[in-house]
Amino acid sequence: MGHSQADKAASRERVLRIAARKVRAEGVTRPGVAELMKEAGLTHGGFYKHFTSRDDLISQASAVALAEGSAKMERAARKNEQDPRAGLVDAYLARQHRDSPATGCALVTLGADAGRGDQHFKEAYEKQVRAYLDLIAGLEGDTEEARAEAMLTLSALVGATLMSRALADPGLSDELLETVTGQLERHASGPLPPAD
Amino acid sequence: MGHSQADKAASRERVLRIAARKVRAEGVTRPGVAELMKEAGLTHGGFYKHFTSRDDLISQASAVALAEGSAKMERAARKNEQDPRAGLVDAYLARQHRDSPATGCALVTLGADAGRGDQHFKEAYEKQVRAYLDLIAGLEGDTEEARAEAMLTLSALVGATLMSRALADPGLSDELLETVTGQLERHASGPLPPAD
DNA sequence: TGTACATCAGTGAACGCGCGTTCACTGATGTAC
DNA sequence: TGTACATCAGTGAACGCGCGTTCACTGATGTAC
Repeated sequence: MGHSQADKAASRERVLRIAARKVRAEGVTRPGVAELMKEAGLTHGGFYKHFTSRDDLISQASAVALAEGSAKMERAARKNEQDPRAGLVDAYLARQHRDSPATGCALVTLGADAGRGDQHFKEAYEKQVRAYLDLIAGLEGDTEEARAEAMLTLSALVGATLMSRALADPGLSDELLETVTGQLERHASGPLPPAD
Repeated sequence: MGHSQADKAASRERVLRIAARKVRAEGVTRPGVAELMKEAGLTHGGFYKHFTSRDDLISQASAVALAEGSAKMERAARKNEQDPRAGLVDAYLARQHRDSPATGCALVTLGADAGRGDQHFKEAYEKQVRAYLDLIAGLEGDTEEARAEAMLTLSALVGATLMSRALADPGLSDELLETVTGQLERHASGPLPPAD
């Protein structure tokens, strides 16, 4: 309830984070100013003390959503110390990720919106794509083959997650996630066949 | 300008097709009733002679978009008679497809919307997913391995297309499409390594 | 340390525009005789 | 085959609601002396 400078920064931060979640859950067109402010415990009038327009907020929120989502995934991936790529695949294609788009990777939820978006939006999107590619190619470093593999892997992760959320049959959705996980693990060591 | 029964059916059809394109290009929240009617050469007032509400139209248009897009892709795929799977990969990851979302496969453009949509929407989406899987698994028929491969392939097609449209750097976008094409062709004959 | 004053985060009413929806009307279509 | 009449696709004005934005106001914060 205070009005201090620190409170202002906290309010702004709160609105931005809420918007970042909402944007992933509902797309960039949905969340309204009044609704967002209310969830932040404020009234709509004060909105313009923090952002110049709704577009301004949504633009910033989209960037935050992209950064948050991939940071979270990267953390999950690195829990598997020997093989972050495998860790990423498991975390990305987990049911938990499928079932919580609001806090998940925004490459999936904001892909179509970014495709229709302005240059700024696309740059924020691209930054995350590059981060994922680096993470996946990982220790194999800069070989062309590792990069190519990483592109296939990331594409499959994003596509499988997108579709898994849009299927009516939960069984097919589960199967898709599990199968793609299996396929990607098989190809883990590059296009050459695994020993077993 | 006539008012015959045939004209009515044609008008309805026209509005529906325009909506199907718009929905892919702009998402399900964007296209407005007046705008759609205008593009169909009509005024907005007559809209409710054809549809009970905007939601009704958008719902039908989404189903049409999904059906149209995958029918078009299937046709392109079958031009390669020996190997429809390879034909599909080439057509799907073509720049031409990336650059024309309005007439392309709606698994990409409507994925996020379907994920947030109702059961009906998800069923329409799922139907197309199954059609693609059948097409890709193709002659290899019903082996579990072919089905698994098909899921990986479709996921990669959808994910790569989604991302390729959302990147700021056209070079990276091109590279993504070309690389994933190459990777998928390599894995064409299943998880076992190609001879060369 | 206390007091007077300026600043400004937050409030809530009001505005205005866009858009989905309704409605009275028109005139071509198509049917009844 | 022609004529009178009913139907109904399409028109365009009007309505009403939601929502982004504005604005006058309040009261806590923080600074000047």
